[in-house]
Amino acid sequence: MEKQISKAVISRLPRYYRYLGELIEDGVERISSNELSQRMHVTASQIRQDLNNFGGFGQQGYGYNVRHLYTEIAKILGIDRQHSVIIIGAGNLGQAIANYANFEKRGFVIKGMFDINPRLIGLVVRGIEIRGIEELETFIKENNVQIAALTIPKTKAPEIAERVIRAGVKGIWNFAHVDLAVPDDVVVENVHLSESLMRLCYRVCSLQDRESGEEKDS
Amino acid sequence: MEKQISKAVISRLPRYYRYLGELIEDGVERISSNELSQRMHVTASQIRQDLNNFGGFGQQGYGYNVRHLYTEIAKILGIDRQHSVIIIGAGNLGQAIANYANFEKRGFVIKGMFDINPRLIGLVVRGIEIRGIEELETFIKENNVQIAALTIPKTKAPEIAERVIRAGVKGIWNFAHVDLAVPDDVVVENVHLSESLMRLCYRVCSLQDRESGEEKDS
DNA sequence: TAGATTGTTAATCGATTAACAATC
DNA sequence: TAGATTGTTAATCGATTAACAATC
Repeated sequence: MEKQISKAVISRLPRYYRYLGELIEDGVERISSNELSQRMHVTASQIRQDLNNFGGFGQQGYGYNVRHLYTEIAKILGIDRQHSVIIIGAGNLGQAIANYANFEKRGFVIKGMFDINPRLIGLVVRGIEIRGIEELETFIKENNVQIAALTIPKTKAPEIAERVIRAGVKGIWNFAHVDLAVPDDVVVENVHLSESLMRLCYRVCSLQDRESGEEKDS
Repeated sequence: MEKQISKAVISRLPRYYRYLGELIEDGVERISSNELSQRMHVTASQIRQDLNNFGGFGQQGYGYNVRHLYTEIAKILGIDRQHSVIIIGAGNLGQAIANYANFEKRGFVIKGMFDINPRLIGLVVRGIEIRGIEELETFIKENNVQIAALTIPKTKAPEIAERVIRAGVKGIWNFAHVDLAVPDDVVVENVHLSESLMRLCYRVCSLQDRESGEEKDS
């Protein structure tokens, strides 16, 4: 009966991981929550609270060993293991993901790409062949694929999601602008770019409104 | 002295907007917070609270007029106006964004693309010419560019961010895996894909751990 | 008018921050 | 040992949910 870790904590872990990776590159061996908090612009309290959800990685009077904390967070996130990934939709976005080398470093192995466009099928991107969508189920089973990135139009996404789930995929990285309904033993992580751009737009606009408002006031 | 709208509320608005757009397509004229809450899997209370941050868009006993609410949210988000956007980095990710037609529908006009790769310069993507990075400042000023998408490596991002900000850009859509430091009158919206994938990984892994744990228990 | 549903206040819940005893 | 810094409890803050009077 482990206590449930809050979503807010999880979403901060990759950022800690990134900063720790940079510290390792800089040759830093140990760091206190206070020093890290200043670099990351968060409170030291939050860092300690977050990390203590998973156990005591630090040492009183010393701080945290950077390299140790780095590997521990990797374990927590599950990126110490290998994960088989496929990309469905071999357009620009799919190819952008395929080309992103760092994913492999984090244990994500892109096993295959799929598309319905006959002109793309057979092409090889970064050593990965683009296959026809009809091979999907067989490929997932044969390669024990756990994660599928969906870089396809929203009209196609629900049907494809159902197919990959039935074939055994447990995680869907969804770039389509639609909310997918999935069973309890499957997770969806959405990347809704248009929503992200709208949020940016709101903040840009409210900033400008505020400034022009202040001018009027003075 | 307007009350500050919380970030959580803002981040939900684009999703409301998406659902309302779909309701319009389906020809739905009015909707109650209760009905919408069921479709969106949120509480009706939250919908009403969120919307009331911006004013009373509904009517007791009736609900909300879908089309009216849709246009009101567009106004709040600022997507009723036009915004000039440039994309810096014309690789797959930059091209994926340039090719995404829906952005234009929301008032985002992609004015230009930039890259340092001489083989890309001069190419035309979706009617947009790829220019050399040396034209950046002049182009931003001449076209009154407000938003810049950074689809470039993290090593280049801070320097480019500084340049676009100095030239007058007010919003940065940052796809580089680095945190940008910007002045108070500039906003950054981060899209850190690798962090998103790690979050997915965590959830896939913890799901599997839980299941194998349960097996042991029984 | 009666029924429906909002707008809004109050209650609850969860997340963040502060504080400090424990301990390296 | 003294100083530093964690791990953890308590206090605060903010966000979500529940409830209901107002009103269409």
